[in-house]
Amino acid sequence: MSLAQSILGLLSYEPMTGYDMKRFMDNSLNFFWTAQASQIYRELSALEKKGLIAHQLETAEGRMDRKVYHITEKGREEFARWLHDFPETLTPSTRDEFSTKIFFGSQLPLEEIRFQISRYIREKEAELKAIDYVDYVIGKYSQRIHRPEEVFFWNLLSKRNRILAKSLITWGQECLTEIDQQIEANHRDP
Amino acid sequence: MSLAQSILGLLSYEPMTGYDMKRFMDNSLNFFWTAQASQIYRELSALEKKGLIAHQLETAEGRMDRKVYHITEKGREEFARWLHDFPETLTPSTRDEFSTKIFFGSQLPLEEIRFQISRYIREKEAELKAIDYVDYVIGKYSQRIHRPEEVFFWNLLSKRNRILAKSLITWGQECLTEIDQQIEANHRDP
DNA sequence: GAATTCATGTAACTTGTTACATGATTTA
DNA sequence: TAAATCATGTAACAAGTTACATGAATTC
Repeated sequence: MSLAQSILGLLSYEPMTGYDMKRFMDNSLNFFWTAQASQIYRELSALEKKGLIAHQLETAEGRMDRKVYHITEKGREEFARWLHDFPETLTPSTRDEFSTKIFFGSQLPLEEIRFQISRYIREKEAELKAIDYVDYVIGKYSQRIHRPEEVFFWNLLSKRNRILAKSLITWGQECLTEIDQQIEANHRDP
Repeated sequence: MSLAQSILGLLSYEPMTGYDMKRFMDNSLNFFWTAQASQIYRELSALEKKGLIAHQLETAEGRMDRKVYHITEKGREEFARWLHDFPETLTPSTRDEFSTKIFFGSQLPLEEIRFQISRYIREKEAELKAIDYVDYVIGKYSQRIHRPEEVFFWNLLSKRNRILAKSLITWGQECLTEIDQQIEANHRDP
């Protein structure tokens, strides 16, 4: 129960459509919250039923109808309540298929693992570039349309994503070194 | 669909009960895969129905009956298939309530966020100690009962957890510094 | 003319969480 | 004697994924 809260949070900035939310999440919130479009629409219906949000139909010539959602007073209260209530354990539970496979790596050829870890490094490098781009967009445009307090926290999270990606690249490189040593050792002593 | 695979993986080491699996996951796999006991038992039934695992009832005087599960040939094949098939995107989707709350931090008092981030740092420090302990256990006992190839990969993941925890501590401390500057600035210029 | 973006959603299914229940043995 | 550990599960619910459907407008 937290996609609901993310939606309320986005609507606390400004009214938007489900589609807008999906895009917003995909290139910012995305780093720590993901949702399928279908899930968003379902949640929007649920939130509207509870009276936490409402929508206005926007019809324009030569365009599809858009349901522009906005947050209600009740919604703001609910969001504030949730926001103030931090969980006891701040580390979320993880489900990481990649790491699980590495965990059972002894049942795979070392070369295969080497290959997957180098893929992992490349993925993290791409992530760094994506973070650069988000920062660029925030710095260039959002400063004008968003309040500096918001930008302050977005930057903190941006730093977090950056440090995590960098650390994982370093880790991956260390893994490659160790794996290469292992492969060499296997060659000498089969 | 991956708790099923983690269970098969654990059973590829040795036969065990659902209870054993829960404990094993809680202090190793736990860092990248979590499961409730109830979920494990449900999955065990499902896997048995599919013929991927089977169990033997172990009755002992003065103890409860244990269902000792073991993997079948079919189960081994299924596990190997899954293990070789890495996902295209290696980064799992995240659901991080803490980060989401920081994202909307502009709607909270800075002092509250400061407090939560220091809690976060303490949590990560505790995590580091937990990793130390796992390493100690692996180094002291598991070398004898587990094959060195397995220990090799467990150590790689241990390094990963360690570097992540350390990075997040560093990040948290940087946040505190910036927040303190912000608080001070607000004092000067209210 | 084909692919992509905008925009909405339903249905079926799979996973994950929470609460509850039971009962023996072992340790503090 | 109370709490913790061992050991198993069921039921109800909440959340997430996948596949499918529709259709207009825009860009290549």
